[in-house]
Amino acid sequence: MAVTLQQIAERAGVSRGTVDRALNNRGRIRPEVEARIQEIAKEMGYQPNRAGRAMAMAKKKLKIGVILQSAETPFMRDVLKGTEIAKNEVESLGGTLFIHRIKGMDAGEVIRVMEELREKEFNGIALVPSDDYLLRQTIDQFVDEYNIPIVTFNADLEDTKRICFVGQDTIQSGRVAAGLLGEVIGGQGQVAVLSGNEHNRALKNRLKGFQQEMGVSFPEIEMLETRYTYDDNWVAARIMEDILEGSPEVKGIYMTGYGESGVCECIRKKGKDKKLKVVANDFSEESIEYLKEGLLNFLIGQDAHVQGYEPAMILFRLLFDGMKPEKELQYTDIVIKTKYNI
Amino acid sequence: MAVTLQQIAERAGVSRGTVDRALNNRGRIRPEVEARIQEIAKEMGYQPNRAGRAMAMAKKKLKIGVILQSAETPFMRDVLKGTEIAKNEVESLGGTLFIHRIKGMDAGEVIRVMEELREKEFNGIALVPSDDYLLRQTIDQFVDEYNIPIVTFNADLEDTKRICFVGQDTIQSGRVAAGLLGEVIGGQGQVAVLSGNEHNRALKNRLKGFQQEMGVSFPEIEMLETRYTYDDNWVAARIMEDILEGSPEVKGIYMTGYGESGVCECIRKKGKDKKLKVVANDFSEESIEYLKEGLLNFLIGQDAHVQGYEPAMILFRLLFDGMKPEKELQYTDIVIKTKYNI
DNA sequence: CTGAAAGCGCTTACAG
DNA sequence: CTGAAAGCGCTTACAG
Repeated sequence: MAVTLQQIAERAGVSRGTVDRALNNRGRIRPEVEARIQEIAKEMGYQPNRAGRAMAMAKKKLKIGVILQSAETPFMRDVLKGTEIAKNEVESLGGTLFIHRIKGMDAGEVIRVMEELREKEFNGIALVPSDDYLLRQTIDQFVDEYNIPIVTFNADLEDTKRICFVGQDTIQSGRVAAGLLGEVIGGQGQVAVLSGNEHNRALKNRLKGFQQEMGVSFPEIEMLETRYTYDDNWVAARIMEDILEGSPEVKGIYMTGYGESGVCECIRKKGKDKKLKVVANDFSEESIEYLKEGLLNFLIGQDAHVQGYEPAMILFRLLFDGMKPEKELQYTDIVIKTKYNI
Repeated sequence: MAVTLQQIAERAGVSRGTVDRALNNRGRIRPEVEARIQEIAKEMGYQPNRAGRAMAMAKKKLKIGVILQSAETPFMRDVLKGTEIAKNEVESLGGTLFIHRIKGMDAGEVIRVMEELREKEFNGIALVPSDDYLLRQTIDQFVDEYNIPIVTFNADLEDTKRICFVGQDTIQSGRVAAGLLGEVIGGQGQVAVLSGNEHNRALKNRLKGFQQEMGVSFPEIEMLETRYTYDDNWVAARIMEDILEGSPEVKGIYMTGYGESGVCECIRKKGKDKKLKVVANDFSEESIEYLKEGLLNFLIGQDAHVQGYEPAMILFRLLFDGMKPEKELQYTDIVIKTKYNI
């Protein structure tokens, strides 16, 4: 039978309200009394009852907002499922969780929605940021001025006052790719990297991690010059043709971004499907199909569920239980999928 | 603002108690009234408030027991962490979660603890079974006679009345191993399988999945005769020596069970560490060390956290919310780890 | 078959 | 600085 406030109150010879003040640092209490009560509570192993707290808080209506960008992509749809579960949990405990989906990337819209949520007195916001000066400012303003905690997820904005970030360690993701590709082509020969574009920080990091690890673990592997697909299948296919023409002996391909179907169809057309090993990112239906067919050998992914679920729950635990996030950077697992464990 | 029982009661012109009866099929209610209330609730989008329910149920004290076997192993210690989190959650909602750890495998002790929990009026039990006739009977008896739901985890007992199983799809695990090893040795040459023992069902399944997939995807790979380590490092090392002597060209090793350090140290001694690719199971500190050093190339694991957390929560959701488990077989993710994503 | 009331553990005005 | 009381949404005897 768990210890209750009432039991502590009896033991301390005070009222429930006083115990509450002592245990939750609400002030308006004599320091000696506070200390004594805290000690008794500790001794009795008091653990607050969430249900009781939830009931009492139900009057205040905790409101959490979640803002997704690129909500139309398959990955974000999986993220969204995690968020829906968080929504269920929050709402079954009497809170409100509002989800705003933005198609594509649009920092301006993120800011507009943030303002809207602030007017509606939301208590915390989780968002997928983009690298935008005004958005950085807005995040800092929300945290400092309005006292509304912000959590970033999927992508981070370093050097802002967001309380934490949930997402992939993109450098490590590149390293994992290098390890797999290096092993599977036997530690020698040529590999080509097709990156999505030059400016996206996550893709740059993947590239960096990949290059670093290749240098360290597979010094005999020759890396061709990095090419950019702009996440476009047509462009990716042309680049792939070009690579196969100029370097017919290439043994491995690493794609940091999109364009898988362009690459895979080109490989199929040229009949290189058995010889070329390809490592790509993220689990879309399409890329999973190529994985099953064997045109892609490995997919490296992020735990979409955690990315959707945790940011909202971190805010909930903070606002509801006063529990601070453990770490500023909460990296999700780097998941390796083959055709056998999808 | 979420809909409450009170609001439905007002709309229907009845009392809260009546709404409760209608929505939770408690009987003692006129069918027409019941139907009408259910309709109104649906229309208003009623979702029960967990906190309210938890508070009201607090009087009844829901008690859930979790029985672990082989609790001393590193894997089970990770499982236990998941169970501890479930314990926290259950207890913060006013329930009780009792954990019993058994060292090694002991079906008799499992049964004794089950009886004890029954006497103490526990409402549900999650357990790691072993293949034992009496245990099978006891599980069926608990479910049928005593009406105490049982969940198996880590290992399953098929054809019993346990409401569900949480754990690895062991055949699939073997397939994943085959896919990795086949790829990494380039689809040809010899591979050897070192299994833990002949009788453990999980290990047998891994072997089966491995052999099947090798046959289908890598017909050019030659499989040496399966050897048994009895999960013993010394035996494993001797077998490994023997294999290297008899088949010096062997390119890959798959271990279904324990004995990694025996195998790895033998490989190191013989200087084969760069040439031989090794796939093993489960994440112990030791095996992770070998992975980092490159003596093991891949570890295939089970999601220990889910295995510890879900069984207890499945029972809690069943007993507390009346929510039945979705599937009878809840397979955990098959996790692939390399030195880069541990 | 139905309603009124108590109570689960907590927080929060309010009164002192 | 402290206490008494109301109320959050639900379930459950109890009375009718």
